Amino acid sequence: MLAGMGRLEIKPEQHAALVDGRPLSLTVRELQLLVTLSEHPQRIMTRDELFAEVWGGRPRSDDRSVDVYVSRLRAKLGEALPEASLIHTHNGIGYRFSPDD
Amino acid sequence: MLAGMGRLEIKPEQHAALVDGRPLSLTVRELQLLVTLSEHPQRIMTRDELFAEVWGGRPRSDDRSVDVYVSRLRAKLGEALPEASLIHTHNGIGYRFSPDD
DNA sequence: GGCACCTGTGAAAATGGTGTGAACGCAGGC
DNA sequence: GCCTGCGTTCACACCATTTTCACAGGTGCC
Repeated sequence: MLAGMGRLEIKPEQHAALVDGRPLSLTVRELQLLVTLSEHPQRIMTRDELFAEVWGGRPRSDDRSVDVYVSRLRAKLGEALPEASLIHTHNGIGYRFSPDD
Repeated sequence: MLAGMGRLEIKPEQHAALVDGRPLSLTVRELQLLVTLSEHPQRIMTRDELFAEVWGGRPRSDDRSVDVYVSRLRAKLGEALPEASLIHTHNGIGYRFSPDD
């Protein structure tokens, strides 16, 4: 089986992300971010795109919200799926969600 | 054996919830709520869903009945099964029943 | 009536989420 | 290896939500 995905299911309509059928305890923002990333697998998404989808509007030029929430999300995903590295950083650009890593 | 479930049996048709074969003394509302939650294990249920099933209709926007009854239910479950934490809060969304926690 | 219990409400206390600034660490270029 | 810029994480203050308590109205039983 794949290291990460397959065990991870994302169900926005149920307000939940499941690992092996058990919901992660994500906050609303964390879940929104995960949903947004996972809706565009393998695509590099800029901070502006992510901010627009999750927070709406444009981030202040020095806004670090996206980074902070990516960090929080990684921490929780990493606990539930230690082998997987689902969210990749693309330096100077943004982040990419990679289901099968 | 599992910490919580296994020792807990819910018998809606008998209007009873048993721990180690002994009935909890739950009120009608408390039992309805427990039955409803336990019919959807591991699923995050919104207050609206729970209210609809237990009370019927929609709650007033500031109605805290669900919360209060969850609290009362937890108190009684906690007395009978101190180790178990069966009902989990999902902030901003609702509650989740987790049989094997 | 008097009692015991259930129910829903309001309000105070406790808990948890959010965004920000700052410190830290790492990667890539020189 | 050393700089520099960017990304990561931490700590905190503010705000929102949840939990718990106390109470008043209602119901049924004796």
